[in-house]
Parts: sequence; C-alpha cells; structure tokens
Amino acid sequence: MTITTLDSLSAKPLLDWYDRHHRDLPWRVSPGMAARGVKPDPYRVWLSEVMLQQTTVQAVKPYFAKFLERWPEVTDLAAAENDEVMAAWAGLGYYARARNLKKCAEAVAKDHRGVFPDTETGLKSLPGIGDYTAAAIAAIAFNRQAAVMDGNVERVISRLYAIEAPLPGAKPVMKDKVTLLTPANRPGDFAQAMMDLGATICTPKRPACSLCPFRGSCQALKLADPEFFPVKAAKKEKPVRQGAAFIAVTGDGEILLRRRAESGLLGGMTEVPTTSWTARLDGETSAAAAPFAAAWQACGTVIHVFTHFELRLSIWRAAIVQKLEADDGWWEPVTNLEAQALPTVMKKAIAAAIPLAFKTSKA
DNA sequence: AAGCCGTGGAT
DNA sequence: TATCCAAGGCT
Repeated sequence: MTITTLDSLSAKPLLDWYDRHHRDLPWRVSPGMAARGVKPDPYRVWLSEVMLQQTTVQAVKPYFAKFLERWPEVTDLAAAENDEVMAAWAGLGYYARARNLKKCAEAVAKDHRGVFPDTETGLKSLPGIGDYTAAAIAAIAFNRQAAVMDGNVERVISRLYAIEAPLPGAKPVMKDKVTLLTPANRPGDFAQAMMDLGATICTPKRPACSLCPFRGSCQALKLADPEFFPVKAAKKEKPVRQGAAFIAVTGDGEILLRRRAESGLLGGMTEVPTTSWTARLDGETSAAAAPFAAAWQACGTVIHVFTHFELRLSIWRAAIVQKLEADDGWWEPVTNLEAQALPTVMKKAIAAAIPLAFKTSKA
C-alpha cells in the first residue's frame, strides 16, 4: 500500500458506516432525517460546538438543553443578561467560552440580522469561533466542503497514515490529509462521521479496529500498533499553588460573595473572598489572612485541579453578627446560591464550610 | 507561539 | 491513585 493509494482513499466506506452507526445527539440531524430534507439549525450547531470544545458529550447534554430552553434562538441569547449566561454556564468550565458565546450572539444579532454567516471565513471572524469550529459549522450547518479537524480527527488521521511526527507540530500535515479526504458530497456527515469514529471505534485506548470502515487501509493497524498514534509532545508537570477562602455567614443565612476580574482564571465568575493563590507553599493560609476580623473556624482543605496547576485551598468559616458593607462584594442568601455564577472550585469551598449549601455534596 | 484557560469521567 | 484527555480559542 503506497501513499498514493492512501491519498486516493474514499470517504464512502466511512459515510456508509455513519449511516448505520452514527450517534444520536440532541443537536444533530441524523442522516435519515437529512435525507427527508430536515436542515440543521445553525444556532444549535454553533451552541453545541462551542460547548463541546474540550468538553465531553455527556457533560454538554444538560447544559445544551438548559440553554436551548431558556434562549431558543440566537437573538434571545443576545438579549440575555451577562450574569444569567455566566450562571447558566457555571460548572462547564473554560469560562472564556461563555463570555465569547454572548459576544458572538450579540454580533450575529446586530451585525448579521440574526443570521449566522454561512462561510468558514465569515464564521471565523466571530468571537469564540476558531479554525475547528468555523469548519464544523460550515460543514454541518451549511454543507460546505470544509476540512474539520479536532482531537478525534487527529487521532484517526495519525493512525490512518501512521504519522510519527508529534502533535501539535504535525497538525498542518494532518490538515492536508483531511482536506484531501473531505468529500464534496455530505461534507457535514463526513465530519461528524470522523468524530464518531474517533469517539467510538478509533479510541485512544484499545481501539476496535475490527469494526473500523478503514481497517483495510489503516497504516497504524498494518504496523500492528494503532495505540502508538498519535505521537504527542511531552507535557509539563503541574505546579501546586495554595491559598485560603473565607465563608462569612450571617445569622439570617447570607454569605459574602464577590465578582472576579473579567479576564483570566475564572474570569467574570463569582467567588467567596480568597487570598491570592501563590506558588509558595509557606504562605499565609490561616485566619490571619482573612479580609476582616471574625471568629474564623477551620473547615479543612479543598483540593482542586485546574488545567495548569493544582490548588490547595484552606477553608475558613465565621458567623457574622454585624453585617459589614463590603465595597467589592455583596451578601447573598445561601438558598439562592444555585442561581449564582459559581465555578466548581467555589462550590467545593462553600460546601466545605456549609455542607447543605448545595443539593449535591460534591459541588 | 507557547502558555493560559475547567471539569469530570474513564482507565 | 495517577494519568489522560474531551467536537479548542485566545493572546
């Protein structure tokens, strides 16, 4: 089998496989429905694609349903309050996505009369839409012959062609392969088929090669070691940071909250007062670091792992008699915490101090 | 262009 | 338990 033969690989076996084995997903128009003329809703395609960035299907499903029910069209989202969107996104992570989601909805509503651009270039000019998402929306929602490459496609392509060059450097080479493989007919289904194949057959561990529509031409399988691919650059180890968080509770059940800076880690989200999170492990994490004097009681330590560091947060709680006026925060009833834009680390911190603050003990 | 940016499930 | 990593984008 030569490279020439591989470059003339047909997408047909994959599309046939997809017709039989595609996943049924809430935001997806199945091939059967598409054959009956049902068109994907660009708003739903866009919303799902943004939510799915670095996020599992399982995690996205309830958020997608919630957003769609609350904001059925892009113009509804554009008209929403920022805080409501951030609160609805809370728990899904990568909060810049939510900030950009809102900005994108506003741009579509104001600059495009509420209609999404139908080209890769037009889509990529919008906030939060990069190479992958622009190609995915163009292909899936508008049937454009756009080459879609995400983590799944990288894995499939790296194995199909036994590409030994490590990611992310090998991305351009892989993109060329995807471009050659993407058919003029059903490019959207092809993209979704590649991702379904990566998610269900060509998995990172123990791929089910015997069920793969590409099993006859896969170079990695021919080498008898599909798991070897894709080759990735070594990753750096996670440093540890530490800090302290302070949960101040009034007699009538309100706690002190504040809003984080608009950009950076957990940007625009809500938090309880904390010290800065320092790489030094000998820093002050005791009640002496509290924003104000109170009878602070230790409530243990919360460990939370972010993308690039691990946080060890000492938790302190105090009953507040005299409710001071905080210039950079507000007092919120504990019964209303579900409606706040609290990231998971903050829910953990509050739950450590007030075990019954949330329905689930975990978050 | 390499680092920043969450979370939780699978193995 | 530790590691990986999931439909990436922005700066």
